[in-house]
Amino acid sequence: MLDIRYLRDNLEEAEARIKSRGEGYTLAGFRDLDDRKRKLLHANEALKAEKNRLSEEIAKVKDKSTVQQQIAEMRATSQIIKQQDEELKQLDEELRMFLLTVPNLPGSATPLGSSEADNVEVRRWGSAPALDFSPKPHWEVGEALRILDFETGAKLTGARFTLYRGAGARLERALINLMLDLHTEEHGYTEMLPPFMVNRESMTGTGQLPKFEEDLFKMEGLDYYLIPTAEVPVTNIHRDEILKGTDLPVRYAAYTPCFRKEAGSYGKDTRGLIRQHQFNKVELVAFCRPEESSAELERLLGNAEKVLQLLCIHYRVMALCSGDIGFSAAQTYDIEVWLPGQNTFREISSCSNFEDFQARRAAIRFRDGEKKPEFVHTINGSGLAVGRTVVAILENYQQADGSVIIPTVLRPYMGGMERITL
RNA sequence: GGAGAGAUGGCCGAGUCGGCCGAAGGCGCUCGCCUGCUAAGCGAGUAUACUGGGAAACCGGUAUCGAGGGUUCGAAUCCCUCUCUCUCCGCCA
Repeated sequence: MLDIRYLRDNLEEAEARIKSRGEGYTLAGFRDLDDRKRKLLHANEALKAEKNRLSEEIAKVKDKSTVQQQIAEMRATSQIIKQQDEELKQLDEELRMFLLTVPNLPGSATPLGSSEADNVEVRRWGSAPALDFSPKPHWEVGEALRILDFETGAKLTGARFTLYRGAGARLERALINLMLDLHTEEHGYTEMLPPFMVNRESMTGTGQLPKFEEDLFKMEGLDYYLIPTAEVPVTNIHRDEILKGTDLPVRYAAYTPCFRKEAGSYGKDTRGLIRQHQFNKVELVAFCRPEESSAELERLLGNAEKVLQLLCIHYRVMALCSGDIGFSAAQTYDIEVWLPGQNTFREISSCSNFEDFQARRAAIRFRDGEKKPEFVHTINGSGLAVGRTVVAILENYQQADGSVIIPTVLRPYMGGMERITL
């Protein structure tokens, strides 16, 4: 949510910055709505002040029969106030919904551009494995080793669900543990295990609602949603709270499964693990002071990169352009991992600075001493998407004989296993 | 699922027959004093949002005692609905 006072004072500038996202967002209608609301609010409050004043006077009078006239007047005034309250509530709700559907302003560090093609490569790490055979996509590798079973996943549930078997299941679990241990023991994050379903307020706090309801799985008959990312429950841990300035930055790491409808991606990435309705992810979330959020994003990005470095897998970091960043983000880096089986880089992590956009929606603030509370900045990113990391391992570490070497760092988590064979 | 109890400021906790209650008191915290250090003691201050005025310090208005509605000139206090927490019983991983 944008600062309503910023909008009042800088509507044209805000509109221009939002236009750089390319989508058809508009701030038209804001001025009129805001003016009407404030006008009514003033009238309403003046009337209430009068009511309060008179009620106090009536209270002081012992003999109520002498103030029957005033009581009758106040009865009428109360009716007017009630009507105004009703109108005000509607205007407030209208204004709130308007503000909740306006995306964040792209930050100054975000390159301008209209699509994915305008994203800027920041750096590359490592190099593609030298394979002296034609590498296979992970679904072929995984199926041949009988560690990924797409057919049974589909039988159990439907398309975009997968059953991991044996060493495959172990590999997924090993990665989760490796990532959590790394981030908690080396990078200073506190581990959290949140609920996998959240309510509407939490979804609104991080920006999934009200605009993106169609991407979410909702429980029937309940206002509970399956989380599309741990970002939602973990960020909302501090919803409606005022943190101590001295406690910042606050850093949390959480493993959760993630559930996404993937509406509108029919036909895309239909094979393999890349696009599932359910996938595992270790998420990093940070709350910090506004002036520290740029550095915190770089730090968090580095923490996520570290996973791939430990696994010795080639990747690149992309700075997303204004046309490609998400609704709530001001700035985003994607980490794209090299997939030799598909001869391409694929997103394995997305790290964003939301500045005060989520903090304002979720009312997450901090306070230094006796000063006024201020909104924190929130930063989060995948550290990493686990399923896609399995993909990367299967494709990068596949051997000519169809086996897959297990990266050295992972072996302690795999019971010492060095290679997955049939 | 059945029965009951409760929800007040950072925390604990008072609030009688509705008005002088943004709310006693305590703890905590901040500042000052005192003190050889620590502890104790003394004094003052200590919610948030919106809004009007002001360069600012600050001053005024409105709202908020779980949420929403009702009664009333007036509700933390009365009534209704919901949510959550706790206790007991049943069931259950």
